[in-house]
Amino acid sequence: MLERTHLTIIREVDRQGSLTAAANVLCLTQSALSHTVKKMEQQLGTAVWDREGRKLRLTQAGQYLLALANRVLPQMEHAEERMKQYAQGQRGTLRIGMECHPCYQWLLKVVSPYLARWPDVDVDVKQKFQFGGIGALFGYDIDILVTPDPLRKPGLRFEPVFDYEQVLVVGPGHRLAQLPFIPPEELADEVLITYPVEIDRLDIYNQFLMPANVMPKRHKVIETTDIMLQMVASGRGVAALPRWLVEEYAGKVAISPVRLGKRGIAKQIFLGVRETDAAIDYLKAFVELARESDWNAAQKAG
Amino acid sequence: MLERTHLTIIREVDRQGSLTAAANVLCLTQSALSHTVKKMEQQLGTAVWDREGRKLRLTQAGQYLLALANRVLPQMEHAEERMKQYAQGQRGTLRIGMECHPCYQWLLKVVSPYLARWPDVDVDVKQKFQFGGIGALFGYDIDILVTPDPLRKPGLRFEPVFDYEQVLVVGPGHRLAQLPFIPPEELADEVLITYPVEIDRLDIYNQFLMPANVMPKRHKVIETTDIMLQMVASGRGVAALPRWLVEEYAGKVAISPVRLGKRGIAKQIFLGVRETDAAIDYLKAFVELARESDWNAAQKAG
DNA sequence: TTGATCAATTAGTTTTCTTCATGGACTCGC
DNA sequence: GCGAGTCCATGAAGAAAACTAATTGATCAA
Repeated sequence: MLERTHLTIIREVDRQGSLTAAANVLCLTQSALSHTVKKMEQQLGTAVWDREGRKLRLTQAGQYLLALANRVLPQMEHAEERMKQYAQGQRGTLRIGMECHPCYQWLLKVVSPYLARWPDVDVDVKQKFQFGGIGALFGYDIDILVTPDPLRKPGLRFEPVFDYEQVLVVGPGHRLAQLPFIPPEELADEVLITYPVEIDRLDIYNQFLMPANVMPKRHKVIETTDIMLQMVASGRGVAALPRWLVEEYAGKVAISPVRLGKRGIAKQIFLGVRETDAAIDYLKAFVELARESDWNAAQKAG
Repeated sequence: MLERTHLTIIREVDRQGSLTAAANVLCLTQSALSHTVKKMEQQLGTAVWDREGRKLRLTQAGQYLLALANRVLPQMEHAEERMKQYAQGQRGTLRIGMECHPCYQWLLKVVSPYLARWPDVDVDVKQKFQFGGIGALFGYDIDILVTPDPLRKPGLRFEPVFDYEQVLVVGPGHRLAQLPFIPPEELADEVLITYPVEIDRLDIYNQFLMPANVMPKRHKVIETTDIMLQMVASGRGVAALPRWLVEEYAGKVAISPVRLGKRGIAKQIFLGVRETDAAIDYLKAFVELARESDWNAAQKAG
């Protein structure tokens, strides 16, 4: 039988590079590991490692098992965490996945009232996914996905929770600041600052520049919103961000929003959950809170 | 530590309804199970079952573990299968998932040359998915998905392998049989026969009838292609199927194809694989075989 | 060549698992 | 309401497994 221990060993040997090192990490003697490994390979009928000199290299079978370990062990580890939480009377951990940078700013505002209302639920936010947000949902790495790209697929349920307008942010006294809206061509002479994301996932490209066949003069990439806005404020370039986010920062940094195109770029944030989980109370509560939050309502009114 | 055994036990107790019955299935004594269960609950710190009288009912924690078991154990079992296959020098099993009825007919034609060319690979076809085809791909229940609905998502790769035209099938001497093409309104007086699938996944509805706001006189649902075509041949109704499929049956059953709308309904079949797997030789070979098969080429030429 | 490092092996010990035997608790039918 | 039949829990003892210590042989780098 393929046991959890076996997968743990395979993963740890891969991480550490040697049996001995793995044994130390796993709090076992090298001998114990060697025995277990031998027995495992006997039972499976296949070698898991090729012994080349004293180096170990995974066989094809071993690689398969490593992949299995990397997707199954995290689930078991998370299950153990949950059991501990159950034991303490806690409800669980809400694992939220984020697929868009500005979503993060929005999320912060929803999370704090949620934490207050659900003291026995922890919140964990993840932003990197091997197989994308959808994959993370299907793979039980997260419980809720915050994304601008929903997906009608069996097994998943997406719900819009927040509407906003994507606008151009410009510095003080910028030549575009006074316009009622900006036509795409105007950006041909500008330096565009964006988050480090593939171009075809940036709305300003695929909904604004690309259709008009315009490219900005230069394209800079910056990780954090704060730095990005300071760059904009200091006249180093322009950026595209949600209007509410710009308005929020407008007090602290000298920036102003301008509509992109005559009609503006309308966006929505969606929450996605697994259908199986849709009934879980603390999960449902999060979606509802997100949808009905006062802040959100005020946003729509304003 | 949460072990594989524990998950197996939880799953089996759930299946059998009692510890004793589960013990028999698992080739253990009732006592052994009872001990293991007790220890497990001690280690986890939570009860997994509520004891109501002598009945067991899963606690919330237990339900969580059962869900975990149901998604993790199949993967481990499949891994063991693969190890056996590796041991025998076999390559592996290609698990193909099907999301559309006529895809199945197409698949049959690709599978047989594939089996001949890859004697050390088994093929397994699945058609029911708890979380849809995409979920099955992400969840490692299948390795290849055959579908008319591709999906650009990180972690997955879709490739078109086959173009065809969806046509209306009518019986001999049917009033519509001689038309060069059929306008949607003509179907208002017809009985439409389809596979048992949600309406919004039927092309004839969402690409043909719905846009014209037409509904058929009646809608019958039939599982199998053969029976469906016999119904059509005997004048009980009309159906929408791939042209190549109709032409293939035309020798055996008295039916004929008619174009749907002036331009016809163009369809494609896609193969989807996990990006991680895209390099696996026998998997890649299947995609290539599917794409380049003589039959497919002949189809395009004709 | 030498010292260091790593995996494999043997033998002995410790821990874990399983069974057997038994008792209490619940259910069903009479 | 009483007994037969089930079902789960438990304690003790034996069987099986996993682990350790010590050692060996191989490989690698200086």
